[in-house]
Amino acid sequence: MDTEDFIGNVFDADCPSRVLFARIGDKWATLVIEVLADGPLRFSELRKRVKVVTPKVLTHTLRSLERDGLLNRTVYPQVPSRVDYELTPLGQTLLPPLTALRQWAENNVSTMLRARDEYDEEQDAVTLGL
Amino acid sequence: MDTEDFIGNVFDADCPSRVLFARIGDKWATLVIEVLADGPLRFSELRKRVKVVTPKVLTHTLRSLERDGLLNRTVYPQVPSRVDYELTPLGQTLLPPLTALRQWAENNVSTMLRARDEYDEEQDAVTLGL
DNA sequence: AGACGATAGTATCCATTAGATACTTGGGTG
DNA sequence: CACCCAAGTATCTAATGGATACTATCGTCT
Repeated sequence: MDTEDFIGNVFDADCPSRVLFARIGDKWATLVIEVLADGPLRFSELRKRVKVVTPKVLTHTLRSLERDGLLNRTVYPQVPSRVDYELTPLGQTLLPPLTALRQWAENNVSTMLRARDEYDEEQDAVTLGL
Repeated sequence: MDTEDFIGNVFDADCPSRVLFARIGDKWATLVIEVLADGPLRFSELRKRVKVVTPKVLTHTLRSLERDGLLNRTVYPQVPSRVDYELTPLGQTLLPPLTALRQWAENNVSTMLRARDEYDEEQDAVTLGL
């Protein structure tokens, strides 16, 4: 199999790698995983730390991460009720690559934002007919 | 500043790191960047390799990546027209962390999909009242 | 006993984004 | 003159995200 085929497979709609990019394409999922890096948190704590996410969307994100075996949901039958979310071993293995991405962000996002400003200024100039 | 504050900042809605997660939260953006790793491609080639993306969505993805300074768009005034897209140096620096993620996917997605199947079976059992 | 409070969600409605499909533009070729 | 390609744009609909309000449970307070 040559390089062309390999690339073709990796970016094919059926390729398993696509699953991962769909997974991190869930805007909140990556943030939830990173915020759980240091240990379990309950629902209300997650809401406080991952700002600003509505309960509906957070619930959906947590359920789908649970479904994919990346975190566990534990209900303690007490009042007021308490539910803990914590990374599974599989979920923890996602942390190093996500941390690498976050470090990239810390190093380069300002450059990216500057590029964005310049681009927008150019577009404004074009729109004004200059 | 203690750990709490640090975590609070990183996951704050105003934190620049959030920009990156919004960026890779664009489902197609990561795929486009990786597919451009080996050199420039024209629009129609991108469509073929990143399956299956509609032209509207691909155009939007490319424009926003250009805006963020991650790739350059070059128009060659010939017929039929030709437009090349290629990563900028900044865009290239994103490749190592993205490749790390893709390797994670290649190693772990099958485990994730298995967890997903099991979860769905459990849910079916619950729904059927077992 | 009845109101109140905390936690972990649902429910509802609206806005934004993604996707499918068809159309456009422009010049070269038969 | 009709047709072709490449690189999009336009239009309409489906899916997703977000704001806001509501519910369920049970213990505590008055």
